[in-house]
Amino acid sequence: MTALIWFRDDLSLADHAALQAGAEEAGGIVALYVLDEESAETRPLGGAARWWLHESLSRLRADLAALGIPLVLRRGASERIVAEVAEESRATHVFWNRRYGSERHLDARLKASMRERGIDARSFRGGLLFEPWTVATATGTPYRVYTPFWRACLALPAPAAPLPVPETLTAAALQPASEALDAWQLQPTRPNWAGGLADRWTPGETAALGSLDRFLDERAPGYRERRDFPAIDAGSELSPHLRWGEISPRTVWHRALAAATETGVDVGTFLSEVGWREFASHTLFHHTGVDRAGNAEPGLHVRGINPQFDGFPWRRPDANELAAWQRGETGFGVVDAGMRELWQSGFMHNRVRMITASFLTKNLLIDWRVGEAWFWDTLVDADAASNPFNWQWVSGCGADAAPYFRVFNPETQQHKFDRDGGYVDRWAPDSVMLPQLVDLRETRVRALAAYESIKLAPRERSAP
DNA sequence: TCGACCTTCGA
DNA sequence: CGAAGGTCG
Repeated sequence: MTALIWFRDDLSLADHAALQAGAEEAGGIVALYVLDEESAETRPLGGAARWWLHESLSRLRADLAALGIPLVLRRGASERIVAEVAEESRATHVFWNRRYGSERHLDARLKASMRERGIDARSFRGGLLFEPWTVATATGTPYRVYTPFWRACLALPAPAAPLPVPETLTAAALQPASEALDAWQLQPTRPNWAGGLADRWTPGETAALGSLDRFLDERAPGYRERRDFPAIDAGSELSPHLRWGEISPRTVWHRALAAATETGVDVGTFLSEVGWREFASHTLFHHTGVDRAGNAEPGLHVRGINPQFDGFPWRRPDANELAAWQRGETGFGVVDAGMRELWQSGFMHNRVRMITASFLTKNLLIDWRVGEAWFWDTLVDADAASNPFNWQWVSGCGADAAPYFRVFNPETQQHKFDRDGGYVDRWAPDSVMLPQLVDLRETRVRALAAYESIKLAPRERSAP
C-alpha cells in the first residue's frame, strides 16, 4: 500500500491533512511536487514567486529527508505527471489538499480518472479557514461585502485545530526518479534581484512559525495603532508563507487566540486581515475562471469580476508613464518609495499598495490588470485570489459597489502616514528631486469623468 | 420593505 | 460632511 502525496500550495509537514492520512492509511509514502506551466487552469508564476518556490522546495525537501522521505520533483502537465508517478510507484492512494481557484477543475478531473483506475484518490481540507460553500448570505448567495462576510465566518464553528507533523513516516519501496531543482531555473537571472529578496525573506515552514511567534510576542500589542504607518515594521510578514502553505491559516488562528487568552492581547484586527485573504479566495471560488485566461491582451492574465467595467475607457498605457510607475520615478514620494520597496524586496506595505494602485488606475487611468500583472511578477506573496481581488477593490470595479470617487491623494496620504518621512527616506530619498508625472487635480477630475461615463451609459459604449 | 451600513477618503 | 448605490438582515 503506497500513498502518493501530491504537494501543491501546502509546502509544510504540519497541518497537512493529506500527508497525515497517508501516514495513517498506507504502508509507504511518495512525496511529489509538480511544476505545472502547461495546464490551462494554472497561472504561470511570477519572478519573485519562482524565487520563493525554489527556496521553499529545498527546505521542504530537507525536512522530508530528515524523516526519510525523498521529495520527487517533476515538471509538466499535472494530470499526466501525477498519473505517471502513481504508475511508477504502484500507488494505491493519491492524496492532496484542496485548491479553491481554477486549478480545482483540473483536480476534479484527475480525481475521477484516478478512481476509474481503482486508485483511492481523495482531497482534504486546504489552505483556508472555512470551506467556501459553508459561507453564504441568508438567501444563499455569496457575500459581496466584507463586514457581513467576516461576521458570518465568525459565527460558524471554529476552524479545526491544526494537525501536528506526523511522527513517523515510511518511504515507499518504489521511489520514482526526481528532476534536479536547479534544472528548473526558478532563480532569477537578473543580477542582484534575488539578493534583495534573500536579504529580507527566509522561506520555509520553520521561518513561518518564527514570524508568527515574533508577531504575536512583539508586534501584536501595537498592531492596530501602528499597522498603517509604513515606516514601522508592524506587520506579521506572513503573507508569502500563507501563499505557499508553509503555515496554515488554522495554525495562525489558533495560535493567535491562544496568545490572546494568555496575555489578553487583542488579535481581532490581525485576524480580520486573515479574513480578507479568506474573502478574496471565497470570492474567486464563486467567480470561477476569472483568475485565468479570457483575455485577448497579451500579458494580462485575469478577467474582471464586474462586467460593467468591460467597456471602461482605460487609457492606452503610455510606456513612459508605466515605466515611471514601475521604477518608482513618479515624483510622488510615497508612490516611488512603495514601488522601489516592491522591486528591491519583493514586498510592499499594505497601505502603500493601495496608494500606488490608486495612482495607476485613477491618476494614470491605466487598466488595473496592467498593475496586477506587475505585482504578480514582483511580489513574493503574489496570490491568484488576493492580487486581482485587491486591485479591483482599489480601482472600484470589484464585487462590491465601491465608491469610485474615492481617489487617494498621494500627498495627503504621505502627510498622514509618513509625516516624518521615514519610509520615503528609506526607499526613495531622491524622489523629491524628480518632476511630478501628473497633475493630481486634473487627473482626479479625468478619472471621475471616466467612471461617470460607464455609470450613465454602460450600454452605449462601444467595445474597445 | 426599509433603514443601517459600507477597511483604509478628500476637501 | 458629502460622495453613490448597492448589500444585508
